[in-house]
Amino acid sequence: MALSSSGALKVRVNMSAKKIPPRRQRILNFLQEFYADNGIPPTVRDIQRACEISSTSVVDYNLEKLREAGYINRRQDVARGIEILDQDGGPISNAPRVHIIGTIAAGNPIPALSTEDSESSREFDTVEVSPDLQRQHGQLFALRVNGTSMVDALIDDGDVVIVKPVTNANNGEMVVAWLKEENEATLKKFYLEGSRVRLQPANNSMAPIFCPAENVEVRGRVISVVRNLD
Amino acid sequence: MALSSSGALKVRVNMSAKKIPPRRQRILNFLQEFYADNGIPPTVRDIQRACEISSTSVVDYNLEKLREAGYINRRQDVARGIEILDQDGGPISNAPRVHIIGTIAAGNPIPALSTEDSESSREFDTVEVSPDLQRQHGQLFALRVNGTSMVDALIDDGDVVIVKPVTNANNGEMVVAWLKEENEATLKKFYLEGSRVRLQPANNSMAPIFCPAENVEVRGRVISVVRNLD
DNA sequence: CTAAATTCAGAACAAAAGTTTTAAATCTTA
DNA sequence: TAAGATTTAAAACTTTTGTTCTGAATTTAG
Repeated sequence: MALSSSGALKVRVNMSAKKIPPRRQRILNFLQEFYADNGIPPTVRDIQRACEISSTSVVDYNLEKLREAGYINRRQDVARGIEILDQDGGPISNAPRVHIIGTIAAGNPIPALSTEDSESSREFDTVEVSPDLQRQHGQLFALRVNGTSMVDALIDDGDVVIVKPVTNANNGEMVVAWLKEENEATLKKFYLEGSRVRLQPANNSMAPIFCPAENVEVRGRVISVVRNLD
Repeated sequence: MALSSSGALKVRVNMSAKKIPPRRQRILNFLQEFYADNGIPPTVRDIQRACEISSTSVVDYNLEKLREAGYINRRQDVARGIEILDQDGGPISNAPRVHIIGTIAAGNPIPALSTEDSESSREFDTVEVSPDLQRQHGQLFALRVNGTSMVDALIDDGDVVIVKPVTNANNGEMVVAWLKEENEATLKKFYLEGSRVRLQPANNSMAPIFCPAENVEVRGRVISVVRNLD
């Protein structure tokens, strides 16, 4: 059986914590980052180094405060025993997350993707994706589909599409296309035919859109679609 | 912004390893299980205990062999430094996985879900899901959609649906329904109306199916749909 | 069957990492 | 400002945990 790859996962809503001291916040951020990067939690001394703290006891103190506040668990006498919790108190996964940089809807512009992907992480909702996905495609972003204008691509209101940011597409690939003239974003299968572009709905029974190549701007290739019916 | 939950992830194909000694295989299985359960890799002594091995040196020896064979990485002098690799050499995530117990297609029976979900894990392809998803819904299973018979539910050929095994549904929920008379499985929105059931395609522009309640067997509720376009 | 390779055992060692203690510095607040 | 709470510091201690060493048992190959 062939090995297809990747979809996406739990949508996490950004909820910047209230009134947590800056050093403690830095520790918490480091915990998340370190775990996502390495698949294991950091040691007290890892934290000490990374957060430039003078003593392990200070780290211990702040970890204890974080535990009391429900941000983490600590397994007694266990190396790398910190368990990072999400807002519901559940353990966190180390699967990578991509930012949901906005919504895509007929008639609305597509949000620009900021090239600065560094530490400005905590401003977006995110979607969990497979490690392989990110390994294969590198940086990704996601868009939440607003409205039913994409039903011809079998994409419903509320679906989240995971997109690789590219400006060129191969024929047959599903792309995020920007129609300059119409001022409209759409998700369609892309076919370059001479000097014109055919944008074919995934549902082949529906009619394609034809337009001159100059009028089409490819913003990304759709890697995966996720629908939650909860 | 509302918090929707969960989708699914990378499809992993079952590939039972070839010719790896039983004890070593047991260690490897334990590594995966322990990491999935605890979010941290086990220590050498955890392995020793769980696999009933007499000495830590034996564990060390076998871990070294597993490393040579490319199953794991070992971070030197790092507590819990074992990194479990997948078949492509990438690090593995600790997100839970649900079994893809078969395919769903018009005219085909739905595979029965075995109640023995214990250690017979390595017989199915799996899909990564969010920890929250499993926390919220408990045991889940997945079906791969075969054919385009579900396009009216905006579900394409090859999509994977993640399903909670239930026998009763509330109105409006998307269910895996088994039509006894027609001998057919389908994914539709469920509405009980008196003694009959209305099965409504997700795409509301399409006509519903009506049938007597006795003819409809609810097999599960669809939690999430994942499409990979790779 | 014998020799070589592989695997297993037991023990001890050394480094990593969690924890504790005491005290100073800083921030709050009445 | 002064008392109290919070936070930071330094150092030492203990346990956990990775690693190594030597030799025995077992399996494999010729």
